[in-house]
Amino acid sequence: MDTARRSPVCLDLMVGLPMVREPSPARCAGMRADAGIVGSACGRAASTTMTNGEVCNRSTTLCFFWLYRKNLLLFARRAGFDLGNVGDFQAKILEAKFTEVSEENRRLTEMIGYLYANNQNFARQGPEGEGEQPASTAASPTSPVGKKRGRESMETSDSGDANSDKKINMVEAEHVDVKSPLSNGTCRRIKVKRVCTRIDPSDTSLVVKDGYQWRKYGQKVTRDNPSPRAYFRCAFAPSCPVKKKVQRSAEDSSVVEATYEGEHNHPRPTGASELPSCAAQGGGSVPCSISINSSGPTITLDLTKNGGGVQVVEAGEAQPDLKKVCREVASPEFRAALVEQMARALTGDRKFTDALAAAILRKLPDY
DNA sequence: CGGTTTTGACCACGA
DNA sequence: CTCGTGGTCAAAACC
Repeated sequence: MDTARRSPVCLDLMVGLPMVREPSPARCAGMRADAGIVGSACGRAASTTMTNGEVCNRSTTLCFFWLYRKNLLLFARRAGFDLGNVGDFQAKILEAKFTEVSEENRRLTEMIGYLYANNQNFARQGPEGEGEQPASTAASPTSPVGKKRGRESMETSDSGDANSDKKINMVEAEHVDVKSPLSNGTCRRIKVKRVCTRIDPSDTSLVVKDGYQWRKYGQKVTRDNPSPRAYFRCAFAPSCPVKKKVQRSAEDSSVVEATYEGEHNHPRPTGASELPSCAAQGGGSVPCSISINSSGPTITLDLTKNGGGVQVVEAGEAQPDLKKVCREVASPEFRAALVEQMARALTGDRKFTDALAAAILRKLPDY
């Protein structure tokens, strides 16, 4: 886990921050005495999230789960119910679950570390001062240079071995960040993504189906390619800054290269199903997915995937910041969904409900 | 009639 | 300043 420790990548969503991040020993002991269900989960959660910086996605849910049970048990105990050793039993269940989650977290962290290391290697190979750009301008002596042309050469010059290798597939995609100067002198990162799609050579429409709606606003024949280049803007939202250039490959006329600049500031239009793999991942929001961009690679936790889908893409300016993520996580809707999920899990836990029912029944004769 | 596409003209930029 | 090039605009044509 050395790689992950060096990596700035952190998946800790800080869900339920007060009780998850810093459960003091005294507090843990208090919980154990109170409800008797904490077991070792509390201490292990603290060590995994705090000292190792390990992935904490489902474990946070577990902590919510634990808190919910704890409150129930506390309530029952205060109401005078004798819960016996329910807590110890639940602690064992929780511990087993937590061991499973910890193992999953370890695998995810390894994967993220690997991806981050690859990202760093890729950045190091770029020219000085443009850390995240691939070495493209210098590698293409015949390509034009300059601001616009420099960007253009970056987009097209990598049609070498790796590219041709990719072109065996129907779709290829790559992500490149381009720094574009702003009026105030600062640089802003624009996400540039290129997707190659193999189409029918007789099809001259230059249409690349990617799930979004585009409006063509220009066409130009460029110097280094006899095929015309078509310029598109996103037509779904007038304020959407995304542009797309589509041009047939100079080497293979059956391949069209679509270059996307910027990120969509709106959800993907509904009914968009024919998406060429990651071409559609740009900025479209996926329900129940969270993107974190804190000066490092963007981590997407797809909560719709069982087991927590984790995806790393490069940092983009349009990604929501950590505060926004925390706000989303702290929102009543998110918490309500969590509580509902936990309640469902609780009611589905036969042993727990049986023990609780037994405790309640034991108390009934008193009334 | 409104939205989209086409296409020539124009602009910005670097050499 | 001129030239070449890529990118964009906008009127006309089209659907």
